[in-house]
Amino acid sequence: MARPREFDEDKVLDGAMNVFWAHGYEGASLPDLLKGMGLTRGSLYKAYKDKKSLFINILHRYDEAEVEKATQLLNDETVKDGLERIDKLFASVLSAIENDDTRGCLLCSAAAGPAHNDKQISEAVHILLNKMKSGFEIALKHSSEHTELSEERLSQLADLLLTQYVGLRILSRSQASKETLKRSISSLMILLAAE
Amino acid sequence: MARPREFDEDKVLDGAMNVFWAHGYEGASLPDLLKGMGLTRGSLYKAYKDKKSLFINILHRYDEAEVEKATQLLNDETVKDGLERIDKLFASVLSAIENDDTRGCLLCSAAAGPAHNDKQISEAVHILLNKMKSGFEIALKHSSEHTELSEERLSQLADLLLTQYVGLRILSRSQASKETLKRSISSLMILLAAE
DNA sequence: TGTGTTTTGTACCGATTGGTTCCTAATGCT
DNA sequence: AGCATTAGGAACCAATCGGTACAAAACACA
Repeated sequence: MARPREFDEDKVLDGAMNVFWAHGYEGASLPDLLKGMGLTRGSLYKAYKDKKSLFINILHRYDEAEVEKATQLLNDETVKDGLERIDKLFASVLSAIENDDTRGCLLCSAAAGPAHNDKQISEAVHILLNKMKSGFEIALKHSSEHTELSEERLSQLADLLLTQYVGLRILSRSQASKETLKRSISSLMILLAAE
Repeated sequence: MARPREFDEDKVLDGAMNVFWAHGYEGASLPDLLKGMGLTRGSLYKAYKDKKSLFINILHRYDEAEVEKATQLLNDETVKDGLERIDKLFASVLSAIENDDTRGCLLCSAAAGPAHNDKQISEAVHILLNKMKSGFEIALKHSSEHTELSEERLSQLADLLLTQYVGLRILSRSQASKETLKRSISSLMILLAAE
């Protein structure tokens, strides 16, 4: 009934995600986004309203892509021991920076940045953080060492793991050394196994 | 030999610290800073070169004020048990948000933000993060439960505590619930005591 | 082949960004 | 008193910010 869109929405949104991931919310300028998405201003504002709406859109996309990957790791039934799943997740954080990917985590950067001022962003962020927490809880439930834990204690441990995850990814982005992150992760896994 | 400064440097720098603390580095605009410091542009640029130099200056001030407070807590010989010192530090993080201070930590926000792009800031940040780590190490050395630990293990644990500290303060700033932070801290202290 | 509808691209917008210029005011020293 | 030196303050700067207006282009349908 009218002119169809010329762009591939998946590619365009992936482009936006990469720009936000690399530069953060405030750090990503419109020209940055337009270049990364391969769009012009008219198309962007017609399709995605404004920068903030686009970002919240991208947060959902980051959920479907990255957060989902993480929680699937934590839910992976083919790995019997939940502790091993958690180990794998943290190992993936480590391997990112070993491949010189110091972008950290879009979600964690959003928590550190715009979530402080913007209620909408803060809410979207905490939905995803809670998803991560739930993933940790499920993994803990499948840990042979932690079968007897109360719900309360489980929730505590999951929040610890979440905090640790955020801390690691912020430190990654700050150009902390791999050794620091390695030590932090080893330490956590040892404490957790000994519990 | 010339006209003396009219402003109280301590007050002016405290003003700048508060603005950066509340808004972050990029989020703090020149007008914000000028208002918070009670200066005009001419004075600011004459005295502190530019925004980035001022920020690095303020990072040092944050060191002398806040980081120092934290490490003194961790070094406080009047508290015999090092674990108790660590507990006190994390309790202070908690009490901040219980007083509705969600500014988090200037240092941690700098790690999450400008440290990613700017080498100078990143270096200043990591000096302070290392100072925090050293504080944790010293406290651990004074923990009756951890006297027999190797240097390697000590360093691991200190990095874990550092990561936890960063994670907590980022979550604080993101408007996470007090309960989440409480659970995370409890969990860590239990694991640490059981070690 | 119109005609209506939507996308696209560009020119443009006011506001704000960090930073500079330059004149005046205020001091210490001789 | 006069001079050198520095602080203070306002006007000004180009560049960039996110966002809008609007005309041209491309399609679906009749």
